[in-house]
Amino acid sequence: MKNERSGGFKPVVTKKIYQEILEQFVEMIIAGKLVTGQKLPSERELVDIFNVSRPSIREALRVLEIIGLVEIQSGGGAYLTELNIAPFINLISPLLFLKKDFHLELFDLRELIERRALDLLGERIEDAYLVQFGEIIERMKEALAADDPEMGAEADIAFHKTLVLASGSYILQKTLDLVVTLLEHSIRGSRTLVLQNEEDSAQLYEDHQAIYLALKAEKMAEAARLVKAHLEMVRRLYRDRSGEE
Amino acid sequence: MKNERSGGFKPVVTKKIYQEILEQFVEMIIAGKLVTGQKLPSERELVDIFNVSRPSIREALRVLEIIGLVEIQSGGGAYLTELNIAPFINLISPLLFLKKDFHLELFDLRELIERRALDLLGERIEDAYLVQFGEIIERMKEALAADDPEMGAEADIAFHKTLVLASGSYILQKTLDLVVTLLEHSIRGSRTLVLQNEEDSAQLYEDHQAIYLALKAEKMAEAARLVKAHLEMVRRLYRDRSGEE
DNA sequence: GCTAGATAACTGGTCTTACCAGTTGACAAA
DNA sequence: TTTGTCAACTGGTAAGACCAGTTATCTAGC
Repeated sequence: MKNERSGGFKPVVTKKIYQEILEQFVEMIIAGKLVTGQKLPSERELVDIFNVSRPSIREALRVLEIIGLVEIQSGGGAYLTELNIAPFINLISPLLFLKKDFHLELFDLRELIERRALDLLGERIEDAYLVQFGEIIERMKEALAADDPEMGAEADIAFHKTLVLASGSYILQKTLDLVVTLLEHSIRGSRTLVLQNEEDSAQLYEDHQAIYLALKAEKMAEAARLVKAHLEMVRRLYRDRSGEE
Repeated sequence: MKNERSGGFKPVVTKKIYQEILEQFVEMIIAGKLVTGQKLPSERELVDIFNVSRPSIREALRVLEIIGLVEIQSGGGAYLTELNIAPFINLISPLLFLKKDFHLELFDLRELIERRALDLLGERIEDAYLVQFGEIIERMKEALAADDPEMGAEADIAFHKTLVLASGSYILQKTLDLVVTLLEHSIRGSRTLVLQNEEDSAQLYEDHQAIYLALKAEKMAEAARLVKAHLEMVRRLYRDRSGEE
C-alpha cells in the first residue's frame, strides 16, 4: 500500500535501552517471574543485572512509575504494583478537560457502562457481591447519620464500582475506573459536591437502597430501571449544583 | 474517615523535579504557549531554562514521550504532538491480554460505543462526514477489487472511527481509539484476519455500503439496526476465523 | 551561478562519577 | 525493654564526558 518500492526491506528501527528494559519487565510480569508487591532490586543492582548505566535504569523506572506498574519510595526501594493508570490520568486529565462539556460526556459514558453491566448480570447476582452491597449500603447509612460527605462519596463510588465488578467484564471495570478517576478530577476538591446537600444525600441513599433490594430480590429488570433513573438524576443534580456556584 | 488522629496535619509531599517539569509543560500547553508541532528547546537549553540537571530533563521528556505528548527524534529534536496514547497502550497491552477473553470484551465495548454514537447522531449526519464516508466506501471498493487486505482493514477502521467522530462525543471518540488500538494488538500481525477471506470481505463491503446509504437517506433507525447487525457479524466472523487457526 | 560534497555545529543517547537526603536495621546505652 | 545513635543502605540530583545521528553551512568543482 505504501513504500512499495522498498522491495521487502524494512526501515531500521533502533531500540533505545530504556525500551528494551521496559519490555523485559513486562515479559517477566507476564511470565509470572515478577509478582505484585514484590520488591525490585535496587537501581545499582539493576545496573549490574542489565549491564547498563544508572540513568538508563532510572528512565525505565520512571516510565514504569507513570504507567502505574511500580511504586517508588525515595530511600526505600521500588515495589511492583497492580496496574494502576491513575498517575497517568492525573497527568493528562487537565488536557482532556480542555474539551468543553467533557465532564458531561463522562457522565454519559459512565451511564453507558453501568447499564451494560446490568445487562451482563443476567438473571441473578453472585451472593458475594450482594454481601458487599449490603456493607456499602450500611456505610452510606452511617455517613448520612454522621453527616460525613467524604465517607458518603467513598461509599457511592464503591457502590457503582461493585455493580460493574459483578458484571464480570474486565474491560467495563477498567473503563469505569478510568471514568471515575477523571470525574474526581472534574469535581476537584469537592467531589462531595452533590453530597453537601442533606436532602440530596438522603435521595441518593434511597436510590442505592432500592437498587440493592431489587438485586437481592433478583428483579433485574427493576434494578436496571432504577439504575438508569438514578444515573440520570445524579447527572441532573451535578449539573444544577455546579451551575449554582 | 481515616487517620483522624492527624488533627488537621497532612503528610508532607515532596515533589520530584521531573514532576515539577511535567506540570509546567502541561500548564504551558493549556495556556496555549506550546502548540502541536512546535519544536521544543534542546535538552541542554532546557537545563538552563529550568535550572536543573540533564537527567531530570530527560526523565520528564521520557514520560512525555510515553504519554504521547512529544515525539523525540534522535539527533533531531523533540516535537510536541497531539495527545496520542498509543505508545502507552502498546506498552501495557500485553498485560491486559492476560485476561481471558479480553479481545471478546473489546468487541463488546466497541459495539457499545458505536451504538451509542448512532443514538447521538440525532436526526441527520453532517454533510462533511457523509463526504468522508463516501470516500471511505470508495477505498473499500478499490481494496476489494485489488484484493488488498491491508488497505481494506485501514478503510474499515476509518469507517468506524468516522461514525463515532460524527457523533460529536469527544470521549466516545477517544475511547474507541483506545479499543481499536488494543484490537490491533489482539490481531497482531494479521489484523486483516477477517479480510483474508474474499467472501467475508465482500460481505463487509455490502454492510458498510448499506449503512452509508441509510445515513445518507437520513434513515437513522435503519442505520442503527444495520450497525448493530454488522458488529455482531464481525464479532462472529472474528471468533470463527480465529478459532479455525 | 549552481550543484555536490565535505565540514562544523548541533541534537539526543549513554556512561561514569560524585554527592545529598531519606530509610532501614543493628547495636549500644539507658 | 526501651531509647537513641550510627552505619549501610536506597533513591534523587548534578556535572562532565563521549558517541552517533542530524542539520546547516560553506567550499570546491562543474
